[in-house]
Amino acid sequence: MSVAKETARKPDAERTRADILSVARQEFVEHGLSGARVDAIAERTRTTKRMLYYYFGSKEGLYSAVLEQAYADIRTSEATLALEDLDPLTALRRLIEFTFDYEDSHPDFVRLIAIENVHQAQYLNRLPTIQSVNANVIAALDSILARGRAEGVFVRACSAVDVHLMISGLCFYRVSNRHTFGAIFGCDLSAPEVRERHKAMIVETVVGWVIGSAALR
Amino acid sequence: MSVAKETARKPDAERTRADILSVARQEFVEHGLSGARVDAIAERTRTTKRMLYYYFGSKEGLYSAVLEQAYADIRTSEATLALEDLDPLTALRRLIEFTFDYEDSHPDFVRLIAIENVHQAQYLNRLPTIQSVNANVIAALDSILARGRAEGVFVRACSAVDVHLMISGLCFYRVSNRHTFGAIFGCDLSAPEVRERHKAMIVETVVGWVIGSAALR
DNA sequence: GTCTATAAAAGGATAGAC
DNA sequence: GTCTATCCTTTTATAGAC
Repeated sequence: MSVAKETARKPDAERTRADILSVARQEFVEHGLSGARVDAIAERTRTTKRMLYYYFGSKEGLYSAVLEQAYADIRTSEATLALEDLDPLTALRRLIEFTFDYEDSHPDFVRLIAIENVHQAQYLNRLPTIQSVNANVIAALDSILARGRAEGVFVRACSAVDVHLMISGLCFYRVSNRHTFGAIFGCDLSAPEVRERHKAMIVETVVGWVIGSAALR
Repeated sequence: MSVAKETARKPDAERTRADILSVARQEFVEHGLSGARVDAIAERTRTTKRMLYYYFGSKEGLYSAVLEQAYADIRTSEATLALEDLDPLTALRRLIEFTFDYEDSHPDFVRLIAIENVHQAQYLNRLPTIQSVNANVIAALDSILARGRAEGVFVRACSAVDVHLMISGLCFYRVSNRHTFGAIFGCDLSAPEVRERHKAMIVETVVGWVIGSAALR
């Protein structure tokens, strides 16, 4: 019986932590760092405010943990891509589609990054592991571009970081700014039919640029 | 003497309002809506906190006024473009360059829009004039696209709103997300040489897509 | 590890004189 | 229209029992 108790209790610490993180993420995403209320977070967890401070030290500590996990999550997803096995053009398309789908289906992630930018990335900059996290994306993209150029499929001379900037910009903006864009132009960027059209549009735009058709120059 | 006093005093109300708005804009941009402090704003104006409430009613009222003026400012700038006098290709290029330059040189505007999106555009939606403001951009772009297609310069079938989305996405993101992007990839998106390269890149990307070279299909 | 109660400070808003 | 002083609520954070 005591064994059952032990095994039942052990993972509780980790589960409590995960529970707090999940609720905190919602609150931060909805109200921003300053707008988020510690009491509101505590109320919606299984535990109390005291525990929240016990685990994370401060509101900022909790926010940083949320931020760190958000990046860990996207890294995990990206790891499932097997781009090396594909020809360059298909690999590029797949990478763009992945970015589009991930940001479209994780608006919370997008909003969190937007919030962190309001704070000039000061919390992200204090996370020690953050640079290595996203090095993989650039390395993968760099490899695709190199192979594509070697095969003569891609003509454009461009850096992986610049291509990534374009992909991110196009995919991120329509999620991050859908509220003001919708308010101003009276359209709903989250509608399914719009999503598919934009997905195709973004893929074609970026691929077209990287290919660098002679007709454009 | 009383006349001098009168004439010196008359514009003060307007100047005080403008002074408060300017300081408030800085504070909101720097700390977000919830993070901004009314006391901090009042301290940096020529006047007092009481006046701030006298003119704008509440913190939210002040924020809304800041938002409204930001859109009024960009509308004023856009009005100086004479796109109708140019051939479609040149007009499109000029519109893209304008958007790029405006957002690059007005990071405060970009951050304010990002903040408003965190709040799901709820304050923007309450501004009655906001829809008409940006109708002009779409109308101008629509005209360019129609003329381009009539002349056979543009082949791509696409809506003005979609093209605007692409332009905005590319121009906005590199300003709004420069902090997290820089933190993750160790680069400075605000550097002058990077700016010029990206400007050319964005123009060519969008123009290339709108032209819709047969080689891509 | 967890709960109740509370300290300590900040911040939005206003009263009331001039 | 403008200033000083201040109210009152909210909010972060912690003390101390169990």
